[in-house]
Amino acid sequence: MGKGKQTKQQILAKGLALASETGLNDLTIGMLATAAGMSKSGLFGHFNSKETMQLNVLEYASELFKEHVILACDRDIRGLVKLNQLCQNWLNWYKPDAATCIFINAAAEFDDQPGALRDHIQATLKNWLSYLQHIVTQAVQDGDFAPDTCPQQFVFELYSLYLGSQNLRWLALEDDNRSRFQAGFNALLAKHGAN
Amino acid sequence: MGKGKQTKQQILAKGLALASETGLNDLTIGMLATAAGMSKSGLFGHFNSKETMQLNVLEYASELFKEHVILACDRDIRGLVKLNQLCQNWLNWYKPDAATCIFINAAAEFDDQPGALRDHIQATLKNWLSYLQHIVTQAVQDGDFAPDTCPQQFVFELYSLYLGSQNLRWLALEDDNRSRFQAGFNALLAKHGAN
DNA sequence: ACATAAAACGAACGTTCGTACTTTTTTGGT
DNA sequence: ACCAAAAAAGTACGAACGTTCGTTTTATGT
Repeated sequence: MGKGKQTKQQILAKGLALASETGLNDLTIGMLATAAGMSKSGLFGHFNSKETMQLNVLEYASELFKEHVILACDRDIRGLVKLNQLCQNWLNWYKPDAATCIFINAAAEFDDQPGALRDHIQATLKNWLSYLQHIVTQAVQDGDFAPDTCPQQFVFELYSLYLGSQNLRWLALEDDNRSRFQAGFNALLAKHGAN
Repeated sequence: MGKGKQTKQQILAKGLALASETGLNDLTIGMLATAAGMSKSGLFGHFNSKETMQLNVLEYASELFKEHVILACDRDIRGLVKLNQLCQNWLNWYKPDAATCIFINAAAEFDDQPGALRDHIQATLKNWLSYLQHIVTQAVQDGDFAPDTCPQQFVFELYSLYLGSQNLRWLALEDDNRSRFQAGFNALLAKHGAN
């Protein structure tokens, strides 16, 4: 890997960290350059626009997500077992404490401004939710869940719980919002007859 | 009502409409002035800072919320019946189609930047969730819900469903995300033994 | 109706941001 | 060790923003 790609990776890692705290919109070229220990124009040269810089940060996040959530599951599992592992990984896919999920954050930021960023976020989320629906469908087929389970409604409620855990964190309403998610998740499983 | 207060109300109404589409942060003084049909400095004189302008928009939204959600309920009802009405009003408290709930939106925008705005949003949300918990507690006392119902967990899941309905709207994943909320809400009620 | 205060305006400021252009430094292959 | 290419730095510009100031218009009370 040449020097260029190398520093670019460092930049993206810093960028993801910063964007997870302050949001993707407030990830300014100047501050990212400072955080990366280089000049504004030096960093700019790697992307040639702020938008592609933000896109690259999102793609970098997607790689990490796939690695830590999807590929981190045990091989040859499916259905309910897989769903359990996926959700566990989902909650912990990005470590820093103060960080909120960049996809959720970015979705809220760009849902009303059309463009490449919005399209990318939309596609990423759609893809993830479709994947979850696929796993739930598996679980129904395998008899893990009741036959009348609606995968779309199931994933909607699951996704909602994730949103709740992300959203309530900063509210400091709960000592541990993660356990709230777990309780909701368990109830969701029980409701559909998981053993 | 003097001329000042009058135009100020118009400004705030416009401000809430715009902020519900583009977010409270992107509610610029210049564009709000243009939307209100007046000059930048003329509008500025009403608030003397962008932050208090934003705060006033939030307070205006709070008034509307209280009026359309809380005070719009039938008198002398409580527990499950009241919860039903509250949630119905909650989903429809602000009409415009493309609009997302300003409190949810603002929470996502300001959760990471300390200040008067963040504090206000936090207090507003805390207050609303506490109120919901109070109603749920009533429902348990009245025998509407099973005695082992945890109001905090209940409200967490309810709030999550609301977040889900708001968040999935723009994704265009669902034809009608409102029915997803309804289905989740009904399941939540059934889970706790509502008749 | 007139005087006083409130409301609105227009122009300008300092700052921040993204971007373009030019120059210097560093890298990597021969 | 040299040289072309890549990477980084430095400087500058235009636009947008929040804010200030002085002035002009509009409203209000007597």
